[in-house]
Amino acid sequence: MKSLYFLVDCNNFYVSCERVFRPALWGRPVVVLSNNDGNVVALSNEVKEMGLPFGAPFFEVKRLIRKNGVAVFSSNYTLYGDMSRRVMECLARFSPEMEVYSIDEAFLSLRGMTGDPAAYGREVREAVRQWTGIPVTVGIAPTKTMAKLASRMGKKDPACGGVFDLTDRGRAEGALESADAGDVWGVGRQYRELLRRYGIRTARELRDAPDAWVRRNMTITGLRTVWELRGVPCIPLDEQPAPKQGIVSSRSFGRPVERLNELREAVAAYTGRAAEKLRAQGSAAGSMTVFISTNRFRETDPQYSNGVTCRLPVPSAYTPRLIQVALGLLDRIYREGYSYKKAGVMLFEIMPQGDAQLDLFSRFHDTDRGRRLMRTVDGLNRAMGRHTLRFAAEGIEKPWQMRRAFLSGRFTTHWKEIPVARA
DNA sequence: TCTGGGGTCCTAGGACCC
DNA sequence: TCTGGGGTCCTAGGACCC
Repeated sequence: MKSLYFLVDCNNFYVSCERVFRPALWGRPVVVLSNNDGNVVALSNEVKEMGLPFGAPFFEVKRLIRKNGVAVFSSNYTLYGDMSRRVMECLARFSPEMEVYSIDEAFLSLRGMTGDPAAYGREVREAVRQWTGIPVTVGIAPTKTMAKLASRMGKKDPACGGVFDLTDRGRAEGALESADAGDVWGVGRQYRELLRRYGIRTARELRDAPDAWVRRNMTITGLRTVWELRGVPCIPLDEQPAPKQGIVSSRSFGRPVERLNELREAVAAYTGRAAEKLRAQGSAAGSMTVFISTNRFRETDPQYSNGVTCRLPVPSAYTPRLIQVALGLLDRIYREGYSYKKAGVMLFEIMPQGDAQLDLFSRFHDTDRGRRLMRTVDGLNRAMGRHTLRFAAEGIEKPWQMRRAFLSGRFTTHWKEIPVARA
């Protein structure tokens, strides 16, 4: 059966999520900021046209933004996560084989389909728009890498109506010719420069590069990419992503933190979040790292950053236990006299909860009671909203919490914040 | 004053095993 | 003076993705 992939990519996803609930902003310039209102991480087309770069620190471009009447939002992951779930549910109806690739992208496999792929692509696009309000671009090609390229080209070409089909040989050739090698999925900045030095500038030149050279300079991963550009599928659809091997929870603080007590609250809160992610995939962690750092951008301030790892006596997913260990680690690396800007917790040696090797002499096994307690806590938080139940160690006031000055509502996940329409 | 937060895979080299 | 032939595991570093 001939392979055929759709890559469905939401247009300016975070911006679109905000616009769904503020329809007056369609056609107007909009940006969304990263956590802590740090950088610009999503731009509407109008803003892209102004030449504002992705990732610019907000404080540097604030004036420009204000001058041009750009609407600004803090990132609202509660909203984006839920909107993403709705988009994916809609897409799942169009193919039995789907890979949710990121919060705003999914691959559909339509191998063996009969009929016009582009027409089907338009159906997909229309359904998502109607059911969720989110505009998407559909890239269509025989390999995932080519489908990514197709959707990228589709976004640059308003005339295509959001569906870009590269199944035709001639069109594919033209697309590869016009695309920069750096636009290819799997080619980042370093490889782009390397390719440039060897005179490879376009995606077509990359496709035609000799296998041996690619293998030597870009590893087996690069060779797969090149073959995919030739139309040979090498990157299979990953329908059920493996459980994570590492889980990280870290944040910058809304303001500098100096006191150990406040750091402890933050670390406890991040540990709680990491443990939630751990349990959500049914795992336990065998080791843990805690790290803290000062603000590296304030070069004149005294700098300190440190991290420490320990192995747990027995793998665990029990929040109180993990918090206890994390705070012990924090005490070991904390130094007085610094302004801390960031802290984080990482969990490793992750395994299915039932597989953990027990220790005959340890007092720290996760008991059945403990597991039931965590299930109850997670269940309540799922049903009633995150943070409904939390651990006292996380603190109450949380003065270290991130800045989110332009936060929109939790329109789809919180009863009190459901939008009201007046007719 | 203000600068994000997650992840994955691959390779080379060294330690160690029989 | 002579010094095999496999294999695994771990780590650090480098590349990439959103």
